[in-house]
Amino acid sequence: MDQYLQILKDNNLKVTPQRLCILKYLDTHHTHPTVEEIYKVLKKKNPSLSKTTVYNTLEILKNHHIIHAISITGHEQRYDLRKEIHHHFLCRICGTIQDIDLKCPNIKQIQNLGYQIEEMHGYFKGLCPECQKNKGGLQ
Amino acid sequence: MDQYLQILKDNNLKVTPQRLCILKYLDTHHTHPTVEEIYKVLKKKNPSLSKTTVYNTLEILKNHHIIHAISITGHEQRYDLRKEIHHHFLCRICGTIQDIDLKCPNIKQIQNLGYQIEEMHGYFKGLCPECQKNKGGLQ
DNA sequence: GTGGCTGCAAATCATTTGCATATAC
DNA sequence: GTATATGCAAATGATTTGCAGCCAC
Repeated sequence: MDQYLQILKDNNLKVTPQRLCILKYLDTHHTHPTVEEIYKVLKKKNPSLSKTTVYNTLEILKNHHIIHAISITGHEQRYDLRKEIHHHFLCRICGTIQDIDLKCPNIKQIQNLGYQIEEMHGYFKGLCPECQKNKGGLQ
Repeated sequence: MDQYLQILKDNNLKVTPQRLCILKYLDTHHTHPTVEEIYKVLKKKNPSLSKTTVYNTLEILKNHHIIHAISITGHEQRYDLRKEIHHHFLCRICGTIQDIDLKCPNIKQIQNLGYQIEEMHGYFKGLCPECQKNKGGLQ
């Protein structure tokens, strides 16, 4: 838990049990959870937790660039603690969101046009390798 | 208007004045409008138009791959008629969404991992060339 | 001690649903 | 004539807001 405490202190954020457990949850569950998922799971151990606090905490962590929001599904935000730049794949069958490591060498082209890029999201949708395999087996 | 009629007929869709004017609007306004924007503008000339019809029509056009939905802002869908694969840039200052032409030669890498890509969205956020220029002038 | 955090309830906003009427073909 | 589209109102679901009390520092 010390590592999460340190993250908060390094960012001059007050340390509260809610913030610690939300940070821990994101660090140990790389499933790109929704607010609802985080809330439901953490409420079990911490029954007084409110959804507002989950929203507030995620907003603050996002503003301090500790976490990132992704909007790949189009109807809800999902959250991600991983630091390195990466992209995401949403599987149409199993619904999981998987990290995609991909570098695009042509980004410079759009910077040369005068665009100053502060955020970059690559969203891919289709069939993940696992579901692709299973589908093949049925044919 | 014949071109829009043709698009509907080619897709075995019934031709209604609502569908024609929504198609025309998307074809002549490349601003990636929201449902609200489309509804507000078209309701002026067609007062009986309902927002439900705008939603229904956009859904059907999307399912027939005549238009695409983009979710770059994270809190609403926006629509786009352009056919060629392209990406989008959202400017933090002026709020416009601009088309980005960019090819990533490394896509094959993730296909080689077994991902079957059916959709691909590149969302960039930051300052567009215009706002970047204006910002420079103030310094 | 105090300002910021938490948690509840109510409000908001985009989108969806149910259904009666109207219209394309 | 019939199946489908339209348009209204109500429902839903994610997120935001207002505010009173609590807690970290």
